[in-house]
Amino acid sequence: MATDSADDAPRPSDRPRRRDAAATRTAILDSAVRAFSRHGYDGVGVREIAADAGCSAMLVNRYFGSKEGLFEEAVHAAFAPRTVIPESDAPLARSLARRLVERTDPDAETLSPFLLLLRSAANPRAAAIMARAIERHPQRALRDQLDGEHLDQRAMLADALIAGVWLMRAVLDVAGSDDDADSLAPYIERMLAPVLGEDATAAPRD
Amino acid sequence: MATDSADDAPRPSDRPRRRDAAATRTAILDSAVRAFSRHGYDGVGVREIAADAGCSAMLVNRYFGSKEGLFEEAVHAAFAPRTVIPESDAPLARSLARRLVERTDPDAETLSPFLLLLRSAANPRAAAIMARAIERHPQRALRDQLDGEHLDQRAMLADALIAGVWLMRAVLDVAGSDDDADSLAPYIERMLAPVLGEDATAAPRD
DNA sequence: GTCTATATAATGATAGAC
DNA sequence: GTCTATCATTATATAGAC
Repeated sequence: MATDSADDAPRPSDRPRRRDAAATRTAILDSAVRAFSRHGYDGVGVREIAADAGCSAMLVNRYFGSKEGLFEEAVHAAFAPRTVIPESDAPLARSLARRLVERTDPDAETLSPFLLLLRSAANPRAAAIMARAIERHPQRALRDQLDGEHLDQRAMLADALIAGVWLMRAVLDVAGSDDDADSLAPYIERMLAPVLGEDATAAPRD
Repeated sequence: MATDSADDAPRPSDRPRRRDAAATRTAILDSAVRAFSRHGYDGVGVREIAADAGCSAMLVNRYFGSKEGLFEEAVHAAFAPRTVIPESDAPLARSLARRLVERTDPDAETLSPFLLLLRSAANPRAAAIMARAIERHPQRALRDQLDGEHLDQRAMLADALIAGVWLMRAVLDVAGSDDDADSLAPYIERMLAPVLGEDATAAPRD
């Protein structure tokens, strides 16, 4: 069953439902992931999130308790999909580097949990929530594909480079980000190799 | 000449001066660098910055035009001191990695332009200001110590890793940041080598 | 199940006194 | 050269109507 069968005014496609709590909740969560990724935790209000979801701001607090509660769910929803997809033939560092360069193109307006992370890092409560989410999702997914020692550290360092590239290219668009993008992936691959590659199993000398 | 020679009440050491525009301006700027580094552009108000500088919020606008004007000066003041100090005997990647691990200790409460950067990245106007500051200061300083091709990209990638490590360790304190910190620097050194080291002159294969 | 209206608090910036 | 007092705006969260 859809909404009411024969009701009143023409409904804009932005607000296609009425009286469906679960759908409204999902719409708010989707809107929150988009908004937090684009503007960060402190950069967007619940009014705006609600408006984009086609409902009023009150429902945000009704369904998620508070803005912070909504943020926590949004963070986990954003990080949950696997971002590390191992390709069968290419080494992990190579496929990761290529994908990263593609997705962080300064003109692309991509959505990514790393954007949400970078743009919400200023808020201490948001930072605490995101630290847990990183440990649970991308760091763990990466860790599970590694062998050898210092798994947490190596996964953390790979994530650090990935976040840094998102920052420099997608968020800041600093020089060296745009032109000659094809030469970028091989460098990133070589930076990732010491922590991801097969020859990274042994602890580095020093 | 100092302030008035014989005036009135006992002055607390927090507010040691009166009627010295230049000193007040400097105090505001110092306070701004600290506050923006700790809380980010949107995370701190001009009232708080002014209070910490021992003056009223009005003077911030009087001397810097606006909060954004203050931020721009603060950013350049924060990035201007050289963070890359080449040591004579050690390779650049090694001294950089060691210094980075020391300074990003999660318990250290260090101040760094990278903290200011990470915590203000959510604001688009702040991001634009900081992108210019990065190009002008750390990226340029790094670039000047490199040889070979793709200087901008390689300096950008080194900065990306540095910023990412600051994020993971100092801002978020994710697992893998704290324990066994001595094993971290060698990995970072090996990640930096492909873009900083002498063998990075040639473009990587692919 | 969802709305409008409101309470309360904080923000950046400005006017005018001293 | 610096202050207090204030304006206009915005934020989260809540009360009560329908």
